[in-house]
Amino acid sequence: MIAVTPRTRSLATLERIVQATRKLLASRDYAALSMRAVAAEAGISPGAIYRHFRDKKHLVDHVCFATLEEFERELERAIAPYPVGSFDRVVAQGAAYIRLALDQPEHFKILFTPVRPRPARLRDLPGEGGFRLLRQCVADAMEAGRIRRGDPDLAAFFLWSRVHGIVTLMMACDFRESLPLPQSEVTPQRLFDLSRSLLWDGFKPDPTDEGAGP
Amino acid sequence: MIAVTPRTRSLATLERIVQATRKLLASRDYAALSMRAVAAEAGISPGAIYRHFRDKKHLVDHVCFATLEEFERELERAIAPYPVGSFDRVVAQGAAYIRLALDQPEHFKILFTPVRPRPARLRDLPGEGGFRLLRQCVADAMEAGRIRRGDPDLAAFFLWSRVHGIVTLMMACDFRESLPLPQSEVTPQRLFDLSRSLLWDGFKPDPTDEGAGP
DNA sequence: CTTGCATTGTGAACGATGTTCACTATAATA
DNA sequence: TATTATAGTGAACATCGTTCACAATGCAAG
Repeated sequence: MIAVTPRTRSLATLERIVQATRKLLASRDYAALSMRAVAAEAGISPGAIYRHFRDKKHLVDHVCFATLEEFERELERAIAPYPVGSFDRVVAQGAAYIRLALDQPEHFKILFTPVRPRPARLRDLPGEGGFRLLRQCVADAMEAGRIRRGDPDLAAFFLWSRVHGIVTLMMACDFRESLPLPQSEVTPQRLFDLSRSLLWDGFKPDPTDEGAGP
Repeated sequence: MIAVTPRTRSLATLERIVQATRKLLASRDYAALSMRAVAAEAGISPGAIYRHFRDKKHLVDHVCFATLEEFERELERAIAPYPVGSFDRVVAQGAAYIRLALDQPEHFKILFTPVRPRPARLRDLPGEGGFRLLRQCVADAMEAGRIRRGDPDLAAFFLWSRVHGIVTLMMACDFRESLPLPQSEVTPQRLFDLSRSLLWDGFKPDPTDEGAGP
């Protein structure tokens, strides 16, 4: 708690509103989150929220924005142990992305399901939503010759869409009875690991495989 | 229009409810879709809907289920021109997935954003949500030696999560100012094409690239 | 310290939402 | 034609996001 000198009361309730929203958003989705519940949790009346946020959307946006900042800091922490330019550093970021998304599924969903009519510009998001960090990892690994050289932007997008797809797909559908794995292993993390060799080697047939003609 | 003999009226209104829901869902999302609007569009009173569907969620689920069936038929149609076992057949399915998702974004979002508390079991969806079809394409291509041999289930999941990730990511964020491409080219389809070589060749460094030591 | 004022919080209210229910109109059966 | 299960109505309920006149509060000037 930082020592607050001026505007104590207003800042305190604003913070309480944000905390209440975070707490409720952990167990309810956007539609189920009610302004009255937020107000009750924060110990104020519903109308008071509108002294701090224009409407529900802006309130949730604010909370998600803050979450995204933490998200990026967590990503930075996750890759810190791995040497710059290593493939492991790239992998660690993907694994962290999945872990964070599963840790705070409601925040993740709200961040990445377009509640807002127009998509958020990536440049407007803190740290570009982690994209800058990932691109740098990829560029470093390319420069070090650890991964195939090419356009780092495109490769970073490729990798992001890969982990993002795994998470969103598995949040929406239950694959446990559709994949030949023990049910307990059908998790985003496990499939991220299992499919890494496909990412590494590519879909091009193995040169030693003569196939069945042209 | 099939000739209806018995229960004419009830089937007609049920169909009108479904059609009204489809129409409104094309421009409104789940939260903005109101039962009263559906009723008005169908020309009945709001309460009448509840003679046919338990609640709003079941109504939307029904419509999405039907959409998913069409979705799979479209996928089958999209790959039909390409020979069984070819890589093009796999690619065509991915491209069709993206095209269909962008054609009916509201249906797609509702299909794949967990409005329902528990994720839908893939086996319960018609055609397993297209997974069976994709897996078969992959298995055929492996058998023909057109792509690297391996676990077709895992490879199919890999490919699905790839296209799914591209679509959901680009529906949520605007990448136009973050990728070194003409703005008009920053589309899911274009990035799907551009990133194919990464999929094909993999991230393993090119053998001719000596890199910078171990 | 008191006065004035902008800010903050209140509580009732508005319109709209999903859903229910007693009731009526309808279609199919006897 | 009489009976009966079904389909549809319209008013009502609780809840939602949001607004607004008003009261309480905190701060700066006199």
